Amino acid sequence: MFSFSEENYLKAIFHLEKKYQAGVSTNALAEEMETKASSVTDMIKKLSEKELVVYKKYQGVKLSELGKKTAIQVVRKHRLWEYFLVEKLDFNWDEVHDIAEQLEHIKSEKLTRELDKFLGFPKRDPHGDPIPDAEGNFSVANKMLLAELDKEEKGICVGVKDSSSEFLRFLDKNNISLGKEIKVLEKEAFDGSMLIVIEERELRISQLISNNLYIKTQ
Amino acid sequence: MFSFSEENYLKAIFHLEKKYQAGVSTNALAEEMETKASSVTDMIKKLSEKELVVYKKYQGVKLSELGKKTAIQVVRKHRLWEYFLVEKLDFNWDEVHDIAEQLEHIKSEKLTRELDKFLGFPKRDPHGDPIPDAEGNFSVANKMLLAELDKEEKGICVGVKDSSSEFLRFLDKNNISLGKEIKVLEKEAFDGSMLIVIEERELRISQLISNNLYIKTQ
DNA sequence: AAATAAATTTAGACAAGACTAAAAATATTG
DNA sequence: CAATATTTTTAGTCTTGTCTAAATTTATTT
Repeated sequence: MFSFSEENYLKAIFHLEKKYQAGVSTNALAEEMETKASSVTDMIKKLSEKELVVYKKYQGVKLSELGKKTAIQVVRKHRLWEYFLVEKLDFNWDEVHDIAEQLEHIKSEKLTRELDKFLGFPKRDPHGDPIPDAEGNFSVANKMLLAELDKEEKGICVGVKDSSSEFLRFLDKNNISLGKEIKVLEKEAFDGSMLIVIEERELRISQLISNNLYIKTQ
Repeated sequence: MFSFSEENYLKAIFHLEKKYQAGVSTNALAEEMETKASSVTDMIKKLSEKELVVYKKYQGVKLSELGKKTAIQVVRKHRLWEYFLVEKLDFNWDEVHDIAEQLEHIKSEKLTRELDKFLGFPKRDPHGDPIPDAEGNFSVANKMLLAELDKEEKGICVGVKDSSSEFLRFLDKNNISLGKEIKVLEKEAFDGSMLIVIEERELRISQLISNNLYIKTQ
């Protein structure tokens, strides 16, 4: 079994890998964990010795298969508990994160399975994030608005919110269609516009557009 | 807020105080916590500095008001979670202890209150032990058979299981009646008989007797 | 009441996980 | 491509909670 701290690092790396496929940097991890880079280096070494991550000095870190499996179980528990708190205990969806941060470390496979069953095997947590099953499989995609993506994140175009012919015509004209991968290069805080890359072409789109385009991640 | 370890020590002292009203010895605590006496001394000093316990060297330890309040909240959470696991997640009553040992340390007053409400404010956990309310009050007594008491424990006589006139006549003859305090001095493993003290008189009773006399503790 | 036994505390060490300050490696820039 | 800046790692320290071994205090015997 792994410590709370180890599990938190694995979870953080899991989330950051979406943004940094090439490897998660020490500094990025330090910021995510709200700790110092030297502490991160220390912990990465320990995780590396336990074969939870693949690590080469100065080259960033990636999860091993075991590390990924472990991280997904923590994410699963976190999201199941959030669902429990909102659906059964009448919490608001914005109050549950800190409590789920504690509950996600409870060690009992049977508890997780029984909780999942009790909740009716929910597919998404109260924030809309997908809940993996006991085998670690995400049965639903992490569908979200393009506007919600951060810089450097990417996803596959899966639908539109505004289905007016004007909007669809705009998409057509710019060669944006279902199934294509979109990566966010820059986000302009001032007006919410973003610079994206689709099929190797760069394109700047307004917030009105990104707010009406569904993409899936993971 | 207190650490898991601190909370576990407080809980152990709380339980041992029933047996050792004069003060819980270092060795008794070490045995209960499955650790070494020197570790116990170290921790007691820390708890004493935080005014959770009253401690004089070589004299054993007692909970302060704050310590008792904290210990009762941990016991409350432990028993509520046990109830949840058995009643909602279909665990057997003998499987829940280890998981409740983890869940009892989750820090959120609101969670505890909402869980209590969700469960319908249960008064006893699956083992029959009373669950204190949010203010730390035990609304039901810890009723049990005299035979279940350990050496040095005591309780108040509150009822009989066998209500035959033969049994009642026996009790009458030995001056055992409702409301009187009974303390166990010795228990004989061989035949289950015990030496008790009631109104300053010592009395040896067979297991047949102790198995039919209800007492309450706390 | 002195001698022995048992319980308790002290002293010093260790592992986990974090920190600061300094050194080393990598990136960036003129 | 050398100089500077940034990132990352190392070295040494600290806290929490634990341990062993030794010293001290209290309890029990003869």
